[in-house]
Amino acid sequence: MAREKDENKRIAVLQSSKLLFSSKGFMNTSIADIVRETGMSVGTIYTYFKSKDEIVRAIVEEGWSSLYSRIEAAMAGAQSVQDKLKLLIGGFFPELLQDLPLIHILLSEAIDYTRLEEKVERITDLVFTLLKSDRAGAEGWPGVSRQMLRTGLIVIFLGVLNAVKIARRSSLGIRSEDILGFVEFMARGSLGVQL
Amino acid sequence: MAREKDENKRIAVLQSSKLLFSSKGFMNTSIADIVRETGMSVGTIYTYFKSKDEIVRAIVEEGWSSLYSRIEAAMAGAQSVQDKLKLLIGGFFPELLQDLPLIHILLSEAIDYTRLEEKVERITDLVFTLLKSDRAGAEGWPGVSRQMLRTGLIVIFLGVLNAVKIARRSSLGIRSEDILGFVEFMARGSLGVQL
Amino acid sequence: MAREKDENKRIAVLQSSKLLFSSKGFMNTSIADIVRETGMSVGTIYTYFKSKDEIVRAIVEEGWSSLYSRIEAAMAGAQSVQDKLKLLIGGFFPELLQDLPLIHILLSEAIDYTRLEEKVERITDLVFTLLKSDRAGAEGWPGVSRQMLRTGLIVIFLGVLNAVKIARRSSLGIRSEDILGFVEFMARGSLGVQL
Amino acid sequence: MAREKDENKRIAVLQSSKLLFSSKGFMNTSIADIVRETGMSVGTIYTYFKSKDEIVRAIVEEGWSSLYSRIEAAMAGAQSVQDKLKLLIGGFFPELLQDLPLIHILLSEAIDYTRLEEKVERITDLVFTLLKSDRAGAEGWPGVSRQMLRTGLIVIFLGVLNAVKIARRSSLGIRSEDILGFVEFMARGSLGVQL
DNA sequence: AATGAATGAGTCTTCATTCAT
DNA sequence: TATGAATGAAGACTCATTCAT
Repeated sequence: MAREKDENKRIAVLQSSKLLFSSKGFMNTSIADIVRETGMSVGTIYTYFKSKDEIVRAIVEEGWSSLYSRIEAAMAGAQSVQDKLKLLIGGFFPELLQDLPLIHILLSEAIDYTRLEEKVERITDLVFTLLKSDRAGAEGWPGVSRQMLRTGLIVIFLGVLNAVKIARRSSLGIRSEDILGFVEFMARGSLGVQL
Repeated sequence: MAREKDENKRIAVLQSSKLLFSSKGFMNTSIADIVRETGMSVGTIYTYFKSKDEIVRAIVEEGWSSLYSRIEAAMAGAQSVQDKLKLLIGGFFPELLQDLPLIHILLSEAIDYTRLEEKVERITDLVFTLLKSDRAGAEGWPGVSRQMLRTGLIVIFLGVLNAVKIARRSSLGIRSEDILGFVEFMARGSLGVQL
Repeated sequence: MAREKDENKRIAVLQSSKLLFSSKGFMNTSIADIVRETGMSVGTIYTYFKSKDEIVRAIVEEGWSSLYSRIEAAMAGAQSVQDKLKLLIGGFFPELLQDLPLIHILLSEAIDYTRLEEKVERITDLVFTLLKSDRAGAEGWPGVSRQMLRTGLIVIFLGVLNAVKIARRSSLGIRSEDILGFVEFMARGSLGVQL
Repeated sequence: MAREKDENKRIAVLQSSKLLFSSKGFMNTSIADIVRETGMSVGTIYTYFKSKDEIVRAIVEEGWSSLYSRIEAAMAGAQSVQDKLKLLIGGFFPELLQDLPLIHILLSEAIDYTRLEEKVERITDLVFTLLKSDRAGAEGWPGVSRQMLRTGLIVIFLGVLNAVKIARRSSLGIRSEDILGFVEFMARGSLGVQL
């Protein structure tokens, strides 16, 4: 009856659903599955969420913004652009990569409720801005237009997510360290950014 | 004799389904949709395909292998490793990127019938092998293990596909040229490969 | 709390289905028929039964065991073997013969869900045992092996069921009294058992 | 094109269908099954039979009447009523029991096309008539009305068929010899007929 | 607020039959 | 006559959502 109790239920639904959606897929997860997993009744689930769609949306939106606001807070304390970039690569990314279920859902077919584009734009914009100010006043990178760089960041970001997603299925061992290592290698070699 | 099985019909089913699957998703496309789109009867669809799954599988497998065998043929005629790499980046990739519906399906939740991992492994293996022989006898790339390189190629490949997939939805203009341009920029800057 | 699962509905489904199955046959009865007959919705039927098979199984199993346990209870109170036999012939049989729909289903093609063999074996075993103890220590019946007697009981039992089943269709009037009368006549004449 | 060739095809369809119907049941056998089994085309099957129903009907009708006319011919040559009865029990019955597939179909759910009642009536009438003339002018059997006797014969006949049908499924060994042996035992003991 | 039975549109698939070749 | 592709009604079952209790 108290608000706290309610909030706990909401979170429980979110957690169970997240796991289910990420492992079986959104469409292959039924409300009945969530009921089974949470131990709640159908009705209860519908008092916390208007629909199944609503649940994915909440998982993604809340998962993402929690991650995002944490990194923003951390970056606010950073002095140099370099430090900020380091925080991103060393903080945000690894944390995101940790959250496999979120990644799965983000890339899933339920993309309509997921608005991946928005997230991609926001995060790559951030990196883009940082990179630009790192080279403020300077020449940028020869042969690379702004648009191309921006696009490149999107490629890398999505590539990382997708590689992590696929890692489990692939027989070739894809490891997070290698993924991040490669990103750093690229950043250094191509953009001259030391992370 | 009776009417012969009509290859054109098979292809029509494949084409309609491809468009439907790629725009609405595999699970959100019903056989009824395909019936409507092709103008055929349910029964006819089932004389050409054993099941709905079978249809995606055919779309992906045939789409991919046609692409792949074309590039193999082209590469067979190439002399140097450099040329082969160029063919890949300048031939296979752009062609693949053209086939948006295929990319959508490849990355979709119907991944079980799609075996994306296999395709990723095969194509990145190819690139990996080429890169290695480009540096045959030499030192490779300092600070980059083989595994990391391999993983990196996967990241790039998947990133490219996903960026293309998202392009339509994103308001920021993602263009194929930029994507490829960036890949080349990376290849040059980080791997020292001129494409 | 929500509405409770309503035993009456379960029974209503069972009753309607029993009639439908027995008159049109199991395979020729569709869930839609049951829906029409019960006035319930498809979904409701499926909240009470997992599948169509489940429905026949329940009809047969519950119908049979109710019959069987009633006769067992009655026979428990009987003193002599003679009395027990009389109860069987005069109690169980007539009651079973009353339940035409059950007989129809029991003999129907849905035999896989029906396990008629089991029922036949059980009931004929019972009779067999009674007959044996009726003649305990004595010579049995000359020229009739145990196996033959057992088989004979099966023949009679199945014959009775089938005759009842066919009665409705046959223009020659087959009446239950005659069927039972004949069985008694046989029992007396061939086995020397007075019923 | 010659008539002979056609008749062979007709028979082939009948034979294959008989086996299929008897083992899988009428409803569970598809025209496609028959096509597979006969090696003919759907169209061809439909030039010999107007419908699936038609096929069962032909199987039953032709199977039965061939059996029946053979026994009639044999009985025509018999002198005494006794001999005729012996021919029935020793000739017709065993032959019928041999034809398991026919029995299965006769008792199957496709009973609508099968007209089992007719066959039952005809054969039991025959036996009834013979029994009557065996006792012509005499007292018949005390305590057994004509109707009851007639009904009894039906019971026995159907019981025999059904027992044979069930034999395969039952774990208790039901053997044809025992079935026939029991019938003779009954005939002797209850009706005083020596077979 | 919590419950879970009720609902019925929608899913994929099968199959007897027809008919163009 | 033979063939088998074409047809589409019908089948069993699922599941997000509602609503009586």
